[in-house]
Amino acid sequence: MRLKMDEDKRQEIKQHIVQCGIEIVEKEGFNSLSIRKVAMLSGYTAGNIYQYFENKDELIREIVKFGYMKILKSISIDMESDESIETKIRKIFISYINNALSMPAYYKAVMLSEDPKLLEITSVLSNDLDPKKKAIILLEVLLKKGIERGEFKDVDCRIYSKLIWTSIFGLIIRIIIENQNDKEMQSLLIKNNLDLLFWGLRV
Amino acid sequence: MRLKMDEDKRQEIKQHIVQCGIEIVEKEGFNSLSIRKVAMLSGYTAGNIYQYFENKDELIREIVKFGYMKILKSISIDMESDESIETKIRKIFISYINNALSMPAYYKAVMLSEDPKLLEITSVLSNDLDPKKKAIILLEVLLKKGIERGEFKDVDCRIYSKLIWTSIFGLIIRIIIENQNDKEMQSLLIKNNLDLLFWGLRV
Amino acid sequence: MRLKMDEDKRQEIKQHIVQCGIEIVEKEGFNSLSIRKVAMLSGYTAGNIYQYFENKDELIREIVKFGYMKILKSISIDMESDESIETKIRKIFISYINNALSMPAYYKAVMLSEDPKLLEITSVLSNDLDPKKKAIILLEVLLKKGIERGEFKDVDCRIYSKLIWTSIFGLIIRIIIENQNDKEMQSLLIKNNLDLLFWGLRV
Amino acid sequence: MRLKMDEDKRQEIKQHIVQCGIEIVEKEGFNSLSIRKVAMLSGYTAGNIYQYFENKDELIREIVKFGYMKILKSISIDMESDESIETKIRKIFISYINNALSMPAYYKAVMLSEDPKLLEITSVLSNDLDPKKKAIILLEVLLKKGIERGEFKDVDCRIYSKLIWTSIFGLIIRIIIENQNDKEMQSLLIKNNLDLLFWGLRV
DNA sequence: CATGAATGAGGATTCATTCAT
DNA sequence: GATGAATGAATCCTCATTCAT
Repeated sequence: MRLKMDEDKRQEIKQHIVQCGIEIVEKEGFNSLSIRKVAMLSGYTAGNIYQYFENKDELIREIVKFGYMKILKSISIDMESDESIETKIRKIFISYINNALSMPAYYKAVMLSEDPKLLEITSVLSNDLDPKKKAIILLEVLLKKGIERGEFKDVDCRIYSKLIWTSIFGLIIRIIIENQNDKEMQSLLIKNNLDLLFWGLRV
Repeated sequence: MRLKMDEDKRQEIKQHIVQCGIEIVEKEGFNSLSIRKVAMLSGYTAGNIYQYFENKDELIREIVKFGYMKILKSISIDMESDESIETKIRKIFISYINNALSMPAYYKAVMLSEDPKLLEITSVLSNDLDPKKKAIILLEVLLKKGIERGEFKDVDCRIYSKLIWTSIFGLIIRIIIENQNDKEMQSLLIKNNLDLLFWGLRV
Repeated sequence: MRLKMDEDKRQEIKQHIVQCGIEIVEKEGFNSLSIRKVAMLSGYTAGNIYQYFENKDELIREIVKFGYMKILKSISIDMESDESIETKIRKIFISYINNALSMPAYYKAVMLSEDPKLLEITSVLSNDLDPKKKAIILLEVLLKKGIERGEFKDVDCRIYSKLIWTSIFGLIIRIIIENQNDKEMQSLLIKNNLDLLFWGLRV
Repeated sequence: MRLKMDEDKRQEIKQHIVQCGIEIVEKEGFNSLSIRKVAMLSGYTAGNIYQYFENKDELIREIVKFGYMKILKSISIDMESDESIETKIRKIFISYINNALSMPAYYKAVMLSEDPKLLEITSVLSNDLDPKKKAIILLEVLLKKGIERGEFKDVDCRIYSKLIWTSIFGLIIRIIIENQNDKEMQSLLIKNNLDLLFWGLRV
């Protein structure tokens, strides 16, 4: 029982440290994240961080993983509602995009990381159906359902879902990098991008 | 003549240093590029690099600019040929994508850099028509011509050109990051992405 | 208690480092003081110095402050004794001068530094009565008292105290710079300088 | 004849370089003077400076010497005029002080240098009557004349001239270091300092 | 579990100086 | 005479990591 408590506490502290890492990434960018800074902000000592993370790489990985989960949380959809599939997908992406743009430096860091461990989760193009990649899988499923229902043309769902994804991804990243903060322009771009993607899909 | 020779020599050395910088970027990533490493690899002293570049920023800028120019070189098109506009655009993008994928770490570095000087060249979303951004401008012009010719629907060229661009950009970046080296898969994705973009555009 | 010990230890080390700094200043002059040298001499790593001092400026400031305090310690006077004010002032300056000349490189460094933080303490000419400048204030007060008592002429104390100070300061600095080590000559100069200052002051 | 020309040219260039050194000292302070900067400003190469000066030390020495001469140039007096000696001395010092304050960083550098070569010229306290120290000698002579004429009390001229000098020196240095730029205050201090010095001297 | 001292390597940059051309 | 490339050491400072306490 005692041990359990300690383990809980431990996890709590780890999460706190990770949160501080996120804060730094958002404020100063991913490159200037250092163990010392995370330690300082979290109220611990640099040395003590090593009690919780093996090294900087692991800390970074956890920070990034945690952020990804935060973004993905937005993707949940009421499959039972009687909206069209297109509407469902649009809703998913709009909330996904908003989430991403609410933590831009972070989203960039997560989605552009080449850390293999992270890629297991974030990759879109690979064909193995790792259930961790629930986002891309969900999209594929929705496309299939849309085709079955006669809402969409009969496209290759696996390919098409990837391309929808990469297209949206490209737009988000450029908005972040070019620091395009004009909200109206953002909305316009997003709306038109979704239109463009569904244009050729509708029967 | 003598002076000319010397200046040539100087440029040669600068290029050599830049090349070494490129090598490091390709091997270890952009972040771990340091003056010391470039110096070591190029066979010079760290201090001596400053004979050729004012500071690290300038060196980086030159490294990155060099890559960008290499990529852009691919974008030239025979406006007089009697191909359809769609074919012209497809050709441009296919050669652009191939070029980008032939120097992946580079393309990543260039297109994901937030250096303001670089963004002047690489930005896509901003609305000022800087002639340096010849790529995006060319695309817009082609779209307009396609509409005039009755080949495309009457879309907002400014928006549409940006979205075509970001979509392709998103695909390229994900291919690079996920290290998707299956050439067949690459071709399939690229072809389908272009199809998708033109699907809704055709009258 | 444990903590107290640690804090003591820390202070001890800081002082040790400062002492090494002093040694270097005395030997090689203030300008060639570097973190590396201080580290070397004190037996620590350059990086470790930053455990104790935020940066070079802070280290310098502490080195200099330490010396200044040493010099100022000499300035205390028995206001209640029934000596004349002139005698009191003479005694103060004689002990001040002796102190300064016992740590010449130091005195030079302190009194010639243009560091704003230091000037807050060492400045003589400014008119704000910062209590940190206890030396110049004390002199002013003594002059006033001398005038009240009818011992001195009715001069502008604020101006006169500054001039007495700068005059003595000038002598000390020149003795140090010209390395005038003839003790007899020193005494003669000091005595005559004080005479000169009081000559016109007496009623 | 040819050689003579070249030597003249050489001296001209040396002086030009020295002038540039002075400019830097005045602008950025003595500590940040570097061969490179002097070279840059003078339009030559760093390496080429060594054609004219053996090393940095020699360059510095010449820079400082030159400045001292500039300051001393101000000290010339019409011995034949029928002003009082006191007036003559006051005039000398006022022009000396003004000169010094017109090139403060420089005056500081010159008068605080401990370079033995320089001290041969700038020292005030030593008793050997080097004719190079024309300033202090002139003051001594004037004092003597004042005593002979019955204008001054019979003081020890050698000592008294030194003390007048160091007193003025102290005031100038503190005005420079404390950056006391209030011209009115400066005048007040200078006037009072001279008053103070002559107060006890008059019969 | 937590601290903070300590290390050693590495970061960019500047400098005096030398030397072949 | 003059150039500019080259060196090598020095500058301050930051960092990841280790370890005794």
